[in-house]
Amino acid sequence: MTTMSRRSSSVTIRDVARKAGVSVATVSRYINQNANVSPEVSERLGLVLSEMKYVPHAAARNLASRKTRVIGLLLNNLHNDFFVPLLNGVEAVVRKRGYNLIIATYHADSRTEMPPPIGPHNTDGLLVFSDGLFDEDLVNLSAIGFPMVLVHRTPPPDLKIPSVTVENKEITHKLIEHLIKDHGKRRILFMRGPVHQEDSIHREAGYISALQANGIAFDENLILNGDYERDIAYQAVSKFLENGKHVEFDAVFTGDDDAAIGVLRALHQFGYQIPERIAVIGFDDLGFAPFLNPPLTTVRAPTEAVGRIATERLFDLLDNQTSDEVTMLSTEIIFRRSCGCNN
Amino acid sequence: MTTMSRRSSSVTIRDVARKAGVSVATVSRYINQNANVSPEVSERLGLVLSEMKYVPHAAARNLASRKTRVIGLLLNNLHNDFFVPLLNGVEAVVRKRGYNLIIATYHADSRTEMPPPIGPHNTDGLLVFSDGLFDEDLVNLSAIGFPMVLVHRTPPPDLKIPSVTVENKEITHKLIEHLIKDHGKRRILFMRGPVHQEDSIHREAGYISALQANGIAFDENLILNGDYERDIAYQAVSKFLENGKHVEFDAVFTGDDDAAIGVLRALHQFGYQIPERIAVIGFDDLGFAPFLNPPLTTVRAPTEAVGRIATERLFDLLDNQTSDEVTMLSTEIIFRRSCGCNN
DNA sequence: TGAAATAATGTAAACGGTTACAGTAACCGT
DNA sequence: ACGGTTACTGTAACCGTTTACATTATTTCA
Repeated sequence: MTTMSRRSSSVTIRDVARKAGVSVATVSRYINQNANVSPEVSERLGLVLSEMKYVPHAAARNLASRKTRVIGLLLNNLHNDFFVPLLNGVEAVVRKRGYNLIIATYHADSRTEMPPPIGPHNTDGLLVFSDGLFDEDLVNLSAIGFPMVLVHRTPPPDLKIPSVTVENKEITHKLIEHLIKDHGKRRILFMRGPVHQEDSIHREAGYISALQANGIAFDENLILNGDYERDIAYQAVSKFLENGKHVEFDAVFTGDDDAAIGVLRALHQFGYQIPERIAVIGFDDLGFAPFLNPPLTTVRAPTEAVGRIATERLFDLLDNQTSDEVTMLSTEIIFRRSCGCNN
Repeated sequence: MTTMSRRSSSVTIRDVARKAGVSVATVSRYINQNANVSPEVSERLGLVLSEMKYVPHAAARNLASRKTRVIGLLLNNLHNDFFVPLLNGVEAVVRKRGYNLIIATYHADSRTEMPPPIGPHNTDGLLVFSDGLFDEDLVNLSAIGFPMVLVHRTPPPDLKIPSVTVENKEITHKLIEHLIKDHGKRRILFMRGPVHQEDSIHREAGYISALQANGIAFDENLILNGDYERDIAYQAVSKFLENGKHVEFDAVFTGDDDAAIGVLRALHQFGYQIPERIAVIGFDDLGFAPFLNPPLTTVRAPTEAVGRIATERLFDLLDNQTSDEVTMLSTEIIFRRSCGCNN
């Protein structure tokens, strides 16, 4: 019969120490392997530990060591298949290092003066995807030297935060030029992502520079907002088409593959032939892209690698304090049927 | 000039208390709103808190209160677009409750006698997806009354763990029967998911019962393993077809839409007409399904709702201790072109 | 051989919150 | 006027680890 008082039912380090006939410090050293423990004691502890099924209490450990062994991934939302490869890359590295991963969303709505749900108080470092955090928050965290890596976003002026992203502008330029030169398209609709999103901005820049380079006037009526979301893209295109007097167009560049799905649905419903009448191209080369109807011409972005590398950078920060500035992974056009090519 | 010793740089509840001229207990009560604090003090604290940008240290809080305010989601892997809607449902509820979400993978490989990365030591409750945890672990956790909800899996015998899943067998029976009766298919390949995965087992049961009900002999040569993964499914079908003497078949039921992508790629590469020569059907109705080539006939599974409901159940457990047994959400066939239907 | 370095262990003070317990002041009903 | 609530606040123990510091035994080597 034991007094339970406030004690939880689980085994503590003191229980282990008592049973093994050593001090708690020795048990701690054995577990963390950060100081010598004699072979005999080690062996004894090994047995006692597995016998008692001891698992260190994370909070106590975190409090004492001022480390959480958790890294956080901050996103604005999870509404895109794009996140599967990203999460995969992140999770693989996090697990390999024996850390845990918290994922959280944070966006304008939740910004009613709530602080971000994850940060120095519950993680050792943060992966910030795109607009997952506001500049102001970045400045604050940066000021206290909190380890962060930006993903698909470059740091605001004056902030030295490592960043991992992909090449957007040049590849988009090439892709649009392909539409113009090889398929004779001249009225190309551009479907933006979220307005301030960096990838979207660079893709738009590539789009515009390709038009200019080919003597085509920029027409702002050919810009739509798709927000990188299937449904929003679908709605946007539908509304555009419903208005019978919409401007003419012969191609659509959707900022990402997920939005491309919505665009395809809308175009199909209105009976347009793709790619004969309207060519469609995307970005990301998500797994389903080769199987869309028609197969989607798109840009292959190494998303899993982005996740992996960003996480490794973050651990570099945790280990060495050294940081590697901006990493831009290269991208590649994948020609399929939806642009008018035949394979 | 302050002595920093082991002190972290962040402001603690004691700093706040001192500045506001009250005790730490009062600050704690104000923050947690779990006891009366006079209006004057409240006002003062409100100011001081925002001025000092105080954020409670999670570990200290967890240690003292024996709550982590974190729930965990345990998966075997993240290799499927299926997880996007699931994560969405889970994350939405978790955030609404002001909790954090840890996601972790745990599978046979990592089982080299490592305990699961998340559990009672760092979460208040667990969502266990499919085979994210072994029966043995379920038994242990269940024995100490640790809050858990199973997702796409029912509890092992004798364990009372709430479970949220979808209807598999009947709907699969109907779907296969549709192939047989409406499209005259008789040699239907079934592509399994992971061998012991419950959905896969029930889908197989539905497949077999439909065959029996229609006087078609079960042929084990028509069973392939796809593991719910695009690439594995692709490899499996390719290898099957490469062997020139493979058994004849006129349809494929892939256990899920993601594997269906791999199947479609393989069939296309070998030049089969879909659905004229080979019909293909999937399961889940992922976002891309209507846009595959051809549009995929599949079963709509309310995956986001599964995530949402499972998480709500888990919070019920944390709140009331009451649990709702097995919840099975209904599913529905979505007829598209890949089975031979025309719309 | 003796001093110094090294190895193995223990003691106890943090870490930053929560909360049981106790105390004081104001209020209430008779 | 007085005992009994009620509202608010403070003191200090406690949550389960890590780790600085102290201690002792053992090895190394001039």
